[in-house]
Amino acid sequence: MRISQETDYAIRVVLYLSQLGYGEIVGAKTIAEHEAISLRFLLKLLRKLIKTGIIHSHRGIKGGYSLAKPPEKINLKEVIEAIDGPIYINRCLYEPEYCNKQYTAHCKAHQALSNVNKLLAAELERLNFQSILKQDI
Amino acid sequence: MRISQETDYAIRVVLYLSQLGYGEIVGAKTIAEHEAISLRFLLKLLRKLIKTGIIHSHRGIKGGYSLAKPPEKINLKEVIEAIDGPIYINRCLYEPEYCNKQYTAHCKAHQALSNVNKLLAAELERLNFQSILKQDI
DNA sequence: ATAATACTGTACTAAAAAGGTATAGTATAG
DNA sequence: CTATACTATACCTTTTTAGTACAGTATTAT
Repeated sequence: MRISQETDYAIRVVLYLSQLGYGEIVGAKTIAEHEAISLRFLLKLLRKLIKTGIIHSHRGIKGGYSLAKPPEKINLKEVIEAIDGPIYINRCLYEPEYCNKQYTAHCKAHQALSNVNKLLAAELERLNFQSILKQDI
Repeated sequence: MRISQETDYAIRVVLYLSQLGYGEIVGAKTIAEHEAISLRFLLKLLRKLIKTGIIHSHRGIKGGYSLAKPPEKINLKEVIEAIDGPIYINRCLYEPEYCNKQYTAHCKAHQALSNVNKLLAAELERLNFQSILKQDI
């Protein structure tokens, strides 16, 4: 019941880009150093964020990465899903063939988990990077 | 961000025992057949539920397993934690040495995730097996 | 008593997923 | 037209998860 290391990296990368501000371009090397992430691994991760429209890339000298939209328009759910795929706490909720009893829809356990899943997804969607930046800790 | 197959089994086992009723004893073989779980794997899983006080075991002929308390006193959180350990969506929340930036407490990303974690844990704790049984689907 | 049954405990193996690395290639600024 | 920095695919290693094997112990019926 946890996010992967890669997803954790992704959240921190988006948070870093949010701190720099919408539109600011920064190279992968700088991000890797600042967030203590292996460069190669980071590059792969960044491409997932590009594919889902969270960041933009800029090639050539002075190239790098920047947010594709303002921090308040980016929420935790989309960043997590960009890396890990859809949020579903129980595999059966998404891939019914994984249910060894083949009756997901009628299973009270799965029904209860489905409700928890909805609550979790809604909360992650509610949290945007502007509010995460602004929170005082 | 998902529960393991083993945890899914555990939830269904507790649900099955809840259906039979508090105190009812049933053998591992029967449970395995009813829930389509490998017997050996089930036996191992059942021992985790015993250790955490969710079920009781009875040895010898006519032995088996039964709920250690009424269904309304057993919640989803404790069953999940019996198998997977403490609920924490981000490893850093529980094992700070896993944070490659070594500043969990000051990290806004982790702070936000910590709040999500609390919400999730509270919801899982709220859901007991009596209510799961009674829900109409 | 004792045999059959059903749970206990540890150790092992296989498969899948996660994390990380390597290499060859492409677009762009200067 | 070259250095830079992103792109794409493929590979490898480690960790986790799922499942299996086997020797042992407690209990009940006979």
